[in-house]
Amino acid sequence: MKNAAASPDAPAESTLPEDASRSAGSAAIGARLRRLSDRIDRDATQVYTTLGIAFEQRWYGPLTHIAHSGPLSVSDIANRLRITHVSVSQAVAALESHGLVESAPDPADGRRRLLALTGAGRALVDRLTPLWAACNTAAMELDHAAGQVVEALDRLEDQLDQVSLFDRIMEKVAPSC
Amino acid sequence: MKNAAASPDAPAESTLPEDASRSAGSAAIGARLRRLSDRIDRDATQVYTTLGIAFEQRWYGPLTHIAHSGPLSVSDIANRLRITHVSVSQAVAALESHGLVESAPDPADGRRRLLALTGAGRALVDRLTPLWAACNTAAMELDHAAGQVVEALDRLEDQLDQVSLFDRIMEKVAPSC
DNA sequence: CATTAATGCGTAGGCGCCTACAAATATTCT
DNA sequence: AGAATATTTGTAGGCGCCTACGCATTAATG
Repeated sequence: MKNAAASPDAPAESTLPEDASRSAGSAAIGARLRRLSDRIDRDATQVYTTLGIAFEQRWYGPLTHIAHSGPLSVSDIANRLRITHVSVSQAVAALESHGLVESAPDPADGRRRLLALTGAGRALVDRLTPLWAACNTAAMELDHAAGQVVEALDRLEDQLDQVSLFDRIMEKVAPSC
Repeated sequence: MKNAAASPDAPAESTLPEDASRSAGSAAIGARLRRLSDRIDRDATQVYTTLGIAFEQRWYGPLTHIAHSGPLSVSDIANRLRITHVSVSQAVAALESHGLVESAPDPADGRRRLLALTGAGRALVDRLTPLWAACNTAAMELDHAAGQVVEALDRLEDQLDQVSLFDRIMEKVAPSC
């Protein structure tokens, strides 16, 4: 799977200021986070395709929230997941077109669309719940084996909430430019 | 910047099996890594736009490698960065169209294109080198403040190289399906 | 050598997320 | 009430990466 993972292919041709794929540079750290997230998303997707289940990774957040927290609007879900309403809107459109979710205008607020599971949606959630549990267990064991990566991500997020990377960089670059 | 970061908006309506934006679930961990990488990429991009420099984040890897390791082919760079040749090809096409890089067919192998900096490319690299240093310093200080996140990512990557997340999940799900 | 395989590269299109913008409905303020 | 403002949702298009595929060139076979 994937392009490399553990290819025995050491660069080491010249004295680069960094190891390219493994360094703490700001460009590199972003790229590493992205690679890792792609890798995880891809493996999760592969689980569904291997089991022959028509399910997309990005449906998980909206679908589980609708399943657990009754009718929700697009922006409700977006706030809970901390992603934009646009992403939710698109995921929900897919869920609706697959007959897993249906919507009705909120009687109390004509702008809102209240989303709820259909019978098929409920059935799919029930069917996938044990699989999701397996995924979560595997992920938590992986996290433990890797030494609490998630906690490290929490700390990183907290740090960035306090002072953004932009501010951190501009502080250092201000004198020279 | 961004959609949320630290919005005072606690879900907590029902007993969800997870905190949605902060959990170790496999779907969630992928999403969190992605959010974080987006956030970092975005801040880095904003640095360039704020300073009025025409530079895109994805150029960094190819450009610095070409700058430091003489003429390289597309796949050389891809191997070093551990991304696909397609990404490199696209980035390099942009670099060429901006006059920062030029290519010549490899005399020893007609399939390969050897990429080198133009004068403008060299000038840009020289101009951006102190900025990149600032970025790297900021990133390393951030990493330190957050308690060695990069080391945690290293460990995560190592664990995944040993046993993929796919295998970890399928192990757990095999009995029930 | 003449095939067959392998390699290097590029194009098309997808993924999950994003910003920018526009339309509809609610709310707030004279 | 009427106008200005805020909120909810959707569409268009971008970002950085990816897979699938086709084409050209080189290397490995019988």
